[in-house]
Amino acid sequence: MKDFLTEIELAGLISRLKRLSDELLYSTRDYYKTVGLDIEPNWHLVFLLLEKTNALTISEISQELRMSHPACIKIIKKMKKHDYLISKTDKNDSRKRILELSDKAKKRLPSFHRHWEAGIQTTQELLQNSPHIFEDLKAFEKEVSEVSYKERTLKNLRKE
Amino acid sequence: MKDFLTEIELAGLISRLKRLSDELLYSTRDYYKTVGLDIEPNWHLVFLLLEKTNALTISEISQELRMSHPACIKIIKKMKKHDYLISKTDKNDSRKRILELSDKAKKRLPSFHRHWEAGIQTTQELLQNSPHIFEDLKAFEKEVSEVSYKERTLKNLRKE
DNA sequence: TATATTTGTGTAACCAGTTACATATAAATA
DNA sequence: TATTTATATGTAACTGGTTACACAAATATA
Repeated sequence: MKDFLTEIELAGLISRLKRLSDELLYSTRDYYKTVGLDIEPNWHLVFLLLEKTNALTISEISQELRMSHPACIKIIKKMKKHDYLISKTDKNDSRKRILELSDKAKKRLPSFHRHWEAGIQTTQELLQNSPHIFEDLKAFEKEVSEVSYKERTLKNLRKE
Repeated sequence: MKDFLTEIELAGLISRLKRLSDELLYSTRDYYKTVGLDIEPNWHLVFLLLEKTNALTISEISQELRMSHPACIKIIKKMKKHDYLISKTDKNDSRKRILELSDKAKKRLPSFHRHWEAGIQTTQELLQNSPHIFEDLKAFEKEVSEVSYKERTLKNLRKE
């Protein structure tokens, strides 16, 4: 099957990464809708994080997930609106909002986990013929974190 | 360096893919801004496609890039606003908009190509320790295209 | 103690994609 | 030929991320 992004090789790789990750995101959302879960894909990690650590501030979540704090605020706002999170103000530092799982969240998490387990199996299936993806992705992430795409490209431009 | 998404292994892989592709996207935008190019990352593929084929309709672009047509319409609208594209209505089929590169685009493309070449070198650098990424990504894409994430996960849920 | 700096949260405006719906034209069919 | 179906484009409303800016509270420093 012809695919322009694959044809152009190196020039298309980053776009293919985006296309694939988008497709997986929308398919996950579709899945939740079909099985009747009123949660969104990007809530998953916040649930897992709070299950592990009980209480976190917005900044802490932002750091753990390596995501900007406005992105976290948006996610958390929705999760609160759906009564999955409770937020208190820290007694010692009134700037901080301490976030915890609500009773509703705790009650529903076992069900969510069954769906997430099925999703993990799916990921495993999808990667059956991609045996090096974990190492290769890790090396890729490492390179990007050491010197950004922008900095590298500025340097490469000057070399020409 | 600790990373929650890496720690949770299979459960975090898809999110890592998104995080990486987002980071590359924003860094590319930052690059364009820094070097003073008034183009956006997702215009790249449309430029390449039209350089190759001269004239295409919106549906054709949508099919070539495997992207929804509303997404293409948005990109093309902006490119037209910046005078990089000209659109005519097809004489034999008044529904179709035929898109071509403008003179401004043709004049600037050599410059754009120097930046894109530098970007390709960057991609190569970033992948220096990810020797299997092309095959593994291709296999991943193939699996997803054959049976979607959603379908697979529904099946896996029933199995449990 | 008064001032300057850092930190935590929040908002606004933007880019980037999707699905769902609408509409006009072309093509197929009764 | 009249009607149905398919195709091409367009819009609206949504999710999901970013950077840039604002402001209050905490901390460091003069």
